[in-house]
Formats: sequence, structure tokens, C-alpha cells
Amino acid sequence: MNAKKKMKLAARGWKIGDAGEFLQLSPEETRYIELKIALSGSLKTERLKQKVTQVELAKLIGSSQSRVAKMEAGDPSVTVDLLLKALLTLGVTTKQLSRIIA
Amino acid sequence: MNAKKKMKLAARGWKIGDAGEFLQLSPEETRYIELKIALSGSLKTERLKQKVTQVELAKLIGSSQSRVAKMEAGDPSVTVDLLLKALLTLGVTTKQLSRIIA
DNA sequence: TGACAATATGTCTAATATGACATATTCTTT
DNA sequence: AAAGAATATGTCATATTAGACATATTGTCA
Repeated sequence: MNAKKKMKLAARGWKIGDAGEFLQLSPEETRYIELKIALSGSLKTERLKQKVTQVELAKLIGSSQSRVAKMEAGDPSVTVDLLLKALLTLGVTTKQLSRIIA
Repeated sequence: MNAKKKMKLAARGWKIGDAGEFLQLSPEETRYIELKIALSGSLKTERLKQKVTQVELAKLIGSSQSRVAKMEAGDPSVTVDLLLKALLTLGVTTKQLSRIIA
């Protein structure tokens, strides 16, 4: 099983602590996935907080609804870069980002 | 001028504060580039701190010396994902990452 | 200075991420 | 329960990024 599939599983409600063990992730892989999940979770939280639909957010960042859905689902095909761009577009500050990651 | 070229310039010693104005970056673009530059700078700092060569780091992360050089140079072809993976491989903690970003 | 190590730059092509679209599923409201 | 809005999932072609290689440049030290 590769890192992507692991990410996919991890994103779907596995608790990372447990999953990391079960999926035999290396420490770096685990931290990287945790980080991505934290970012995608924050994206959804922030979007809902601002009462924006996925379609609207998609337009804001020049993307599509389906991709926004994937971002929030922690889909392996989504990069941290894209998550960051979306969060920044929603007005999240770097200070907030640092709290999300920590 | 696109965001990539801007990144390239910004990475080469332009002070972002000034460059952001001069290059007409949007606030999100500016923050995103700042973030990338912070990460690549930290990568170089951390690598040197650990007395590791680019060739050695490349081997550690399964990449090549030239790509490591580009990472540290803030080359636009380098993603945040890759920078994060390299930093995590060097043992940088998420807590440290959050300080880098803040 | 010369030789060698380290780093930088430019360019390939293979792998991966992207937006887009179609369609399925879930959520809300009546 | 039905209708419509919102979100999720699967797939594709195009664009972007990846490692790799060659080569140039810079740094170090005898």
C-alpha cells in the first residue's frame, strides 16, 4: 500500500495515532498526513464559518466544486499548495495557519 | 508577469515587503510566496546545521542534488509539499514548522 | 594557483496534480 | 415524501512538477 492510499484511508475518519501504527507509516509520513488533514479540516471549517458553498469557493480560487470537495475530503490528489492557496484566499492569516499546523 | 516569475524574483533577495508592492502581488500571492521562502530558507539552515550536503539530503529524500538546490533557491517549480517532506525528513517537528510559518 | 568538493542552472520525459465534466449521493425545506 | 440545493465520486486531457543528467559556477584548502 502506498502513501496515497494511506492518506485516503487516514483522511476518512481513522484516528491518525492508531492508523499510523496500523498502516505502518513512517514518522514523516504520519506527520505529513496529519498536516494535510489538519489543513483540509480547517478549510471546511473556515468555509462553513463564512457561509460559502463549495461552488462559490471554487469560483473564488478559480477551480471547480469537485476539486473543492476533494480538498476537504483529504483526497491524495490534492497538494498542500492548493490547500494553502484556498485557505489564504479565505483570508486565513499565516498566524492562524501556524496554529493549524502546530 | 506570472506568479512563478514573481516567486523567482522574490526568492532572490528582494525584500517581500517592497517586492510585493513593486511586483503588484495580491495579498494572497504575497503570503504564499513569503511562506515558501520561509520554508526554503529553513531547509537550507537546517541542512547546514546538521552538516549534510545537498547530495546527502537528496539521497535521504529520494531526490537529486539539483532538485535540492532548487528547493533552497525557492525555484517556482518546487512545491510546498516537497519542501515539507524534506523538512520532516530532516526531523523538523510540526511545532517548529508552525514557528517557521508564523 | 590548482584540484577537488559543493552548489547552481538548464533541460529533458515520466509521473502527478489540475480543472472540468458527468453523475451519484446526501442534506434541507416544505 | 418530493424537489431542489449542496456535496461527493469517478474519469479525462491538459498542465505542472518530479527526478535525473549534463554542465557551469562557486567555494575550500593544500
